[in-house]
This record gives sequence, C-alpha cells and structure tokens, in this order.
Amino acid sequence: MSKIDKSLLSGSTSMLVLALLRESDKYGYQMITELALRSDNTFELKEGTLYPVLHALEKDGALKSYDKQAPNGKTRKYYSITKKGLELLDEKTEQWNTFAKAVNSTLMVKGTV
Amino acid sequence: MSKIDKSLLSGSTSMLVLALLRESDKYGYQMITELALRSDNTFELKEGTLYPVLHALEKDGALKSYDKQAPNGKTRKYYSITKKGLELLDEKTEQWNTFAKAVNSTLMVKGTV
DNA sequence: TGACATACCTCGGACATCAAGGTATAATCT
DNA sequence: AGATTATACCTTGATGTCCGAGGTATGTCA
Repeated sequence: MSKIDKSLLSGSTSMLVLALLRESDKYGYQMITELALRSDNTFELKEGTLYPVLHALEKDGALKSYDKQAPNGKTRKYYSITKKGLELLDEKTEQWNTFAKAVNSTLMVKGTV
Repeated sequence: MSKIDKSLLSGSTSMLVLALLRESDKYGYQMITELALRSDNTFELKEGTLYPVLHALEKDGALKSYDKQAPNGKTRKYYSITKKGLELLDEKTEQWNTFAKAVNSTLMVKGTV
C-alpha cells in the first residue's frame, strides 16, 4: 500500500538485508519479494539497489554466497550471514533504535504524548 | 553520545525541521543546537545540510522567513511554518510511522518479540 | 590583538537509490 | 510456433542527500 519516501530507506537497506539473512539463507530475488510481503509493500526494494548492497556486504565479509540449483532449473545465488555480519546487524539495530527514539521524541515536541 | 550512521537521517531532515517549527518560530543556528540537545546529540545536523533544506522548504512554500534583530546585535533569520508546511509535516509523519513499523517488524523476524 | 562563539551562506565530493537497460532460462498463454 | 510473463542475475547513469571545508561578518572576552 502506502508508498513511502525512498530516501527514508537510505542507510537501512543493509540492515534489513542482514535481518532477513539472520533467519535463513536467501537469494536476491527472494529477498525483494519477501521484504515487500512482510512490510505490506512499504519496502519495494529494487534490484539496482539490492545487488550492489549484497556485493558490498560480501566484500566486507558480512555475507558469504554459494550457488544452488533450484527445482525449476535456475541457478540461485544464496547468501548466508557470517559472524561478522551478525555483529554488524547488532550494531545497526542499536543505531536504528537510537535514531527512531530520537525522531519520535522530536516529532512530539508539542508535548501531546 | 551515540553517533549514528548519517545515512539513516536521509529524508527525515526536513521532517525534523518542520516539527521544530511547528512549536515556534526559530532561526537556523538555533535549530541545530536544539536538535542536538533534544536528541541527546543523536542528531548533529550540519550547517551545510540545514541551510539548503531551509531554502528549499521556503521555496516550496512550506516555510516563511523574516529577519529579526537579536539582543546581541546580530540579525537572525527566523522561519515560521505555513499551512502548507503543516500539511507536509503530517504527510511525512505518517510516512515515518509506516516506515518505522515496517522496519521493526522486519528486524524481529526471529520472533523473539 | 587574537581567539572564540554566534549567525549566515555556498561549493564540491561522497554516497545511496533507482530507472533503465542487459542476459538467460522456464512456464504459460494465444 | 511465437509472444509474453516470471524467474534470476547483473551494471550503468542520473538524481538527490549529506557534509566537510571554505567564506563573510559581528560581538565578547582575555
């Protein structure tokens, strides 16, 4: 439903990807559809955004990839999160919580609570 | 304290500015110090970011500005939020809530509560 | 006098997002 | 059989945001 300003997404994309992979290994295309599904289409992550992010995370050692044949014959590139990736996720989650709290308290300047 | 990834801020800057101005008219320099204070230094809005944002919001009709002499002799440029700005703030706030909810639900994929 | 705080501003680089394009295979529709 | 759609990967170029670094100017304080 609700389309949100894409710029809000900025910086949180890699966090969301890491969060998805903490659950289980996934391949790129799957992450896009899953994110859209779970967020009720709030996130419509684009391929042009995701793939570079995945490559960067892998280069940083936060992810590892392996190819796997799908039942339909297509080759899928699965990603799994590493120990380093889990640590990065923790960091980013903490930052997110701090950020969200600060935004909310700023938005409520009217003291309306 | 906690420095957060500046990219998280992306897109929310104008929302925060509008929120501050909903409370009362303020001048640029003041917004920077107030935001830092209120957010416990989570937001360290830079001048190079703020001033262009203010100019853009004014150009869009969301803000109006007027000069006012400060007791210390310096001329301050105060901004006040317009009806259009209030509507914009409502929009952005709603988007923010949607976004934050979606992020949180994605982060909790483990079902850990 | 020099240093610092206040108060405004702009420019250029760095980075993230995404539209648009590309490649290739398989399934489905006409 | 041919066309379209879905799956699945990728890159490039344009755009937009943020900020470091610089500039201007006034007032205060040592």
